[in-house]
Amino acid sequence: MPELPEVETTRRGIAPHVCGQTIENVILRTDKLRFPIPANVQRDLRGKQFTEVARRGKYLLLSATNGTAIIHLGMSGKLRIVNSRLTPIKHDHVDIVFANQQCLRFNDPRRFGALLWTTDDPLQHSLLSKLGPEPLTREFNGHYLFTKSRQRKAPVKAFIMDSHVVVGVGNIYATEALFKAGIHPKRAAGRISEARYIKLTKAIKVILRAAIKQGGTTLKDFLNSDGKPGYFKQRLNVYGRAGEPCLDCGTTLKSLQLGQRTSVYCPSCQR
DNA sequence: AGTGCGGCCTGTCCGC
DNA sequence: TGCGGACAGGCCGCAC
Repeated sequence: MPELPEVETTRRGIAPHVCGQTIENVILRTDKLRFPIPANVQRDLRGKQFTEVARRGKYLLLSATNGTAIIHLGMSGKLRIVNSRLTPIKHDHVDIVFANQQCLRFNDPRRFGALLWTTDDPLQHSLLSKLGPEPLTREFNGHYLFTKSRQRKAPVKAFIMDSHVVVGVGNIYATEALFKAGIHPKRAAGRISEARYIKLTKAIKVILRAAIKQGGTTLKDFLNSDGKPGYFKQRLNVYGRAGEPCLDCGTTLKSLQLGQRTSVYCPSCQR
């Protein structure tokens, strides 16, 4: 489940291998991802080079001279650098083949991912233009969340998972950050003090940074073909631990449903 | 405008 | 052992 740290790890992993390589071909084995893959990606990318791999939220932006490929990994998407002659396995939907015979291979079993193509400024694309700030910038701070949340009745967990509020905070990190900040996931966003939002934004940053650092240790895996991600093994305090004791106080962790999301929390530490 | 939910998918796990 | 069903999850798009 790629969250922001995995997307950032992917970005760092693929960038050196795709930038400056001439694109020989684009192979689409299916176009049925979250959105249909536009057919003109093939024609437009052939013969071009990517100059940069950037990230906005969980979107990867692969810029060529004539446009930008926008990739989202969805739930189960993976990008790997493999030799283009390596036989594709199940759910290898797209290859971007380079002249040096390496290729960027997109595998996505659940097909919640996306590959789009725009010739305009990608940040103006309708999927990206209304996104909230990046969580690891100074712009994202307690004051921002406090101001933004006034009058909001939605649970704070839904609020911080809303990409129009802040990008890149998925279920795992929202769950962990709320635990670290001692805030109950169901508390109305508009009824949380600025002091607590300061604590929460700090928790989000600490957790995301730690996860990115962990991802960074296994970038070499991007050249392997065995599909083992290997990163992202940091200790989770609450996520997936419902029914087990809180590591801080020993109280049995509970879980509740918010929207379609499972939230695990400590009923004693989180208020 | 804010809120909440349906739907897209398939692999994994559980119970019968 | 085989099978059905529940579940997981990001996020768009719609309805209220």
